[in-house]
Amino acid sequence: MQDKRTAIAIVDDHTLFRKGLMSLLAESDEVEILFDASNGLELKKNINAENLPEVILMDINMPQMDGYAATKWVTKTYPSVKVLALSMFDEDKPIIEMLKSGAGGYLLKESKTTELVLAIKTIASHGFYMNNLVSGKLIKSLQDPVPAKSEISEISANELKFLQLSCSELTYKEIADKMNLSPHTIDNYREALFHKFEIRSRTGLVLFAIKNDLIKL
Amino acid sequence: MQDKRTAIAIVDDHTLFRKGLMSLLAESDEVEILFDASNGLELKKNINAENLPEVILMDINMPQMDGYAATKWVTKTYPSVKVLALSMFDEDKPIIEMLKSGAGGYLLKESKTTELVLAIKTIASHGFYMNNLVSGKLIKSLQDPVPAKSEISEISANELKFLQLSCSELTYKEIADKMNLSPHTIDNYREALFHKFEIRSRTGLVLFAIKNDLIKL
DNA sequence: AAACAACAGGGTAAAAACAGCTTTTCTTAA
DNA sequence: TTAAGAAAAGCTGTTTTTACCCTGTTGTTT
Repeated sequence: MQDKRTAIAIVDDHTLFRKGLMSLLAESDEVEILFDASNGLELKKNINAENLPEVILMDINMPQMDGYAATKWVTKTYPSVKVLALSMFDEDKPIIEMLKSGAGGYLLKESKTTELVLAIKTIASHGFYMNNLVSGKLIKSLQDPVPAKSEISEISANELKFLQLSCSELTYKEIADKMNLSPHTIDNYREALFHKFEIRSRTGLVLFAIKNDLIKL
Repeated sequence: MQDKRTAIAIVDDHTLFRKGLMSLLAESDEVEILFDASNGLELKKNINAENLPEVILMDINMPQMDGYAATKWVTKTYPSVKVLALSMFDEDKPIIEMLKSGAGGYLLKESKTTELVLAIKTIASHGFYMNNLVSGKLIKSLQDPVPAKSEISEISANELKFLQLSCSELTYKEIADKMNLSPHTIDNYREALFHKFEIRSRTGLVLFAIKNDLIKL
């Protein structure tokens, strides 16, 4: 396992983190950093089929092209490249989403250096890195067979706009004015959303929008 | 300015970031890292009056004792120590809060290494480091003379419970039942909150609770 | 005794929730 | 090209909930 360094790339929008990690890993003789990028788009530009990294350390929240999209793209375009997600969040959603997107492992930024190096080596040789975080969420996602919950994508453009305007102290009548629509049409949107997402009140509408990140506070 | 290295400490709960930053700054001959800590509590343990850092790089979100509390404590206990806030967020609230807590500057984690070193040197010699982020927010906070907004602490225990229950699809009548009170009493709470915080609808109540972190999603 | 806060009541008008039905507009497939 | 169907927009109602007003009781503080 010690015959050569593992070639990696780092994708993270926080320059200080990225450069810090590069400096840290440069000290190790286990890995070799080919390049770094501040988001998925930059990764697409910098990655080179002639000199592919074995493992990419991938952040999730990034401008322009985030970790989910970047992981999907890279695992599809270069199937030999493994992705190790590196994030601050230990919540279910990002972990499961990153694994679904094609990541072979998930590590928290609060991990120790030794664990990071171990994860890189493991993922390079076996294709995945299993830790408590990942195995726990995997089991959970198996037990919880994706509630078949109505998808947010089932919302039309107008319904979305209505939903966003509902998260204010405007009355439905005022919302109708703002959207240049009849109050009755607004009422149709309201009912459609109520049925689709099992909501019974305007308060429920607001809560739904917030939980699904459909509005910004 | 080159007669000696600037002594610093790093406080951040993400080990990989912290260690990475240490490795990065170790390459520079401008700074010397005395110690690091993963949160405010650890900082309190590790800091030593005999060998104080000149500048502390301080994260905001940390377990046990966050950046606000840690900055307040350290600037009060050791007035000679300067704090440079280091965060991912470029929003108003954390910036202004950290400056109020005693930080002499605020830098984003997406900054470049050179800017970090410059900020450390500047804050060590002048006590503060001014960049567009900081100056802009400072001006804004001056123009916006803290809206004299009614304090959240003016909420009674029952009003708070009512407010939290309002963030659901329960009707006021059902909330009254849950709290073993008359619907009229609930109506009094509602009116009191409406007047105190200039709210005109139940939706406003929900939005207020969320913005002020009075409920957990 | 006055002032205050918490609780409780009646009444009213507006807004929200719910139901059922018609018209317009846009696909799409015969 | 048009007939059929679906989706979006619109309308008429009714009931329930919310928002707002003012009054009154009780118990505590000053």
